Amino acid sequence: MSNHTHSAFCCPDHSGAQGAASILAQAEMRARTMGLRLTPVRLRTLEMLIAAHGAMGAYDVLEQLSAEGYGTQPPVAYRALNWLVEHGFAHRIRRLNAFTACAHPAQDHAAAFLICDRCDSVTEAPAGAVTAALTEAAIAAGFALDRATIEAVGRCNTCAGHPS
Amino acid sequence: MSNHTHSAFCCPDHSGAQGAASILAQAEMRARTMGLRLTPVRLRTLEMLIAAHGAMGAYDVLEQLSAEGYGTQPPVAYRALNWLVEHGFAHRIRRLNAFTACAHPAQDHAAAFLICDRCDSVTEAPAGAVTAALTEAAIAAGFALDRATIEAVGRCNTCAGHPS
DNA sequence: CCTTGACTGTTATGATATAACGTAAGATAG
DNA sequence: CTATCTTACGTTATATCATAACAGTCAAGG
Ligand SMILES: [Zn+2]
Ligand SMILES: [Zn+2]
Ligand SMILES: [Zn+2]
Ligand SMILES: [Zn+2]
Repeated sequence: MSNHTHSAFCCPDHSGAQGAASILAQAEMRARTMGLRLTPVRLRTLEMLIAAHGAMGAYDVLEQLSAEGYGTQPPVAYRALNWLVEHGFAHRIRRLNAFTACAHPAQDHAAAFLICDRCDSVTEAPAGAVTAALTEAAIAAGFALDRATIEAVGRCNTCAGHPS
Repeated sequence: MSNHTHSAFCCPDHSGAQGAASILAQAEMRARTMGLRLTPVRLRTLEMLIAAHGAMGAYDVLEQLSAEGYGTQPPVAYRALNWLVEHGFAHRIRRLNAFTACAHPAQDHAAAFLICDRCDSVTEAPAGAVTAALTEAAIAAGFALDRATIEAVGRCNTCAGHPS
């Protein structure tokens, strides 16, 4: 999974050391202010996700963690990843069975994900309006919405116009 | 998966023999007019999904198919299910790793799914407005949207107000 | 007839995810 | 400072979900 390489331009969110550092800084700040324990495994996992561009499968994460001396078994990766997702540092991309760093860990936000079907890049887009519309639809159906998964598939800016 | 039983009121879409028969009729009509081959395995699979209320996992489907004398191996179920999804007779619910019959197979439509986190019921809701908002967000990000997965998690009408 | 393509079935394997349990490190209370 | 409680980490083992690859069937069309 996510064994592709794509242009940095695919991922405005994570582009450049500066973007990555900024995301990481926001995340660490948030962990501190909220009293969340961003332990070494969790931190390394988050760093990996940020560096990855696009999404990483749990077993990709595990492989790296294992190579760095952490645990070698799936629960190690899944625990770190699930914790990051639960606390808003990462998102799960269900279509790809993968995970991606949150691009805006400082703020609470509803996110939609734009998944390129050519290069597998994943972009986090603000989804306030989308969520509002979904809430409407839910209310109309007598459904009390708690949270939602919104994943779009199509062509990213970079891949648009290419064949296949 | 989907080894629960829930009230018929959970599923307005599929409720009663009449709703189910109607969905099936619409589907058969559509298959005929579009020249799609709704073969026995596919038909049985669709009937099962319609009867199931909520979503069925591929292996649930396989078990039933197998019991009815069809193939006994996973590809049998996955092929039927994927075909139904590709041709608009069913939808895949990624959050549940499961499949559900389309409630409106007669028309092309963008759908959102309302998944109850208490009873696992799945309701198909019209998602025109949601998709419009998502398209907006995609355009703003320079992304050419092809299709989307929209899944909401919360409490269905029937389960609302219950504890746990 | 005989090819062609769509469909069904099989075996085998790959990929994703969690249950259950023991140990260690941190926080809290006495 | 220690006993205790809790959280986190690591392991083994297993469950669950999904596909690759190939063989047999059958109907349509030359
Ligand atoms: Zn985010
Ligand atoms: Zn792309
Ligand atoms: Zn539908
Ligand atoms: Zn419910």
